[in-house]
Amino acid sequence: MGLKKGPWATEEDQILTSYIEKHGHGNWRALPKQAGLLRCGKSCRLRWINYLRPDIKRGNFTAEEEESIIKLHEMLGNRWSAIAAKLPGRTDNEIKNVWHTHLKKKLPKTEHQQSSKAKRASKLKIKRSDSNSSTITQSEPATLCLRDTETSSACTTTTIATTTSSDFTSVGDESKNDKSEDIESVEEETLPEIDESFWSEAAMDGEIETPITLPPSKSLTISNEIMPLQYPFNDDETFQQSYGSNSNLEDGMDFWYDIFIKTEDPVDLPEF
DNA sequence: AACAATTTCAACCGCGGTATA
DNA sequence: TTATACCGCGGTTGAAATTGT
Repeated sequence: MGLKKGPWATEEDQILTSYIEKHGHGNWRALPKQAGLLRCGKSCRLRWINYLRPDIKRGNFTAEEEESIIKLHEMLGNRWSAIAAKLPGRTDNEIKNVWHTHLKKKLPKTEHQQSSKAKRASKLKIKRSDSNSSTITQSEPATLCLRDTETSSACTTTTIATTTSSDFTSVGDESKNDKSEDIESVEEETLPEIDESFWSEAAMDGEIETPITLPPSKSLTISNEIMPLQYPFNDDETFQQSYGSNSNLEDGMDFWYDIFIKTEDPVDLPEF
């Protein structure tokens, strides 16, 4: 109520800077009142972080910085704060703007689309065709269907023909180390080289399924503990199960996996 | 020179996660 | 255990600047 919005005046900048230099910014919400600013704490924080703090680097991005952003975006997706952490003096907001206004245009279309692979790969689904089993043994052929959970469009499909473990291991909320290995195996080893057709509209609409094969050394387990998360089931003809997991990988990278398994042969599901 | 269209980027908004009572 | 406050992040907005006609 009665708080100022919009661009900051030089006078406001001076008040904020001098207050933080003297007292720090322990509590952003209380800061504007104590400093005598008619701004909300959120606005003060943003102004300080994105413009006023002394370690901000000014000026255009260098070619090296731009190259770093492109590479980091390829790895991390739109995780601007994580990208900014690798570029001293640059803010997430600034990097986000540079990406949308300059860098995105520089990339060839296919490269740009593939740069969102990290985002797509972070959301997978396993679909299974029957409704009676939670344990899929190595003898049972199953299909791993990777889907973009935001658009519900199929990305790719893999037939799980061989595995060395008796169960498939999925991504549960427990056992982060095991989970990380599985996630990495899916991302780095099971995703095939992607050609143009992968990103075609037909593929996105689920009309094209690209078979890929899991390495024999990798396994997938469906944990009973996360079964309750699978309700409610979808109403469509194919029985679907969704497995969610938030996993901390290296450097605090977070991934969500929603996985569907579609089996070719009926398998037993436990009671929920 | 005047106007329209486009681009840029600082700031806002809403959401989710975490801390604290 | 629950409610509330706060913080930080990513998406979006819109005014200002730039470019095109």
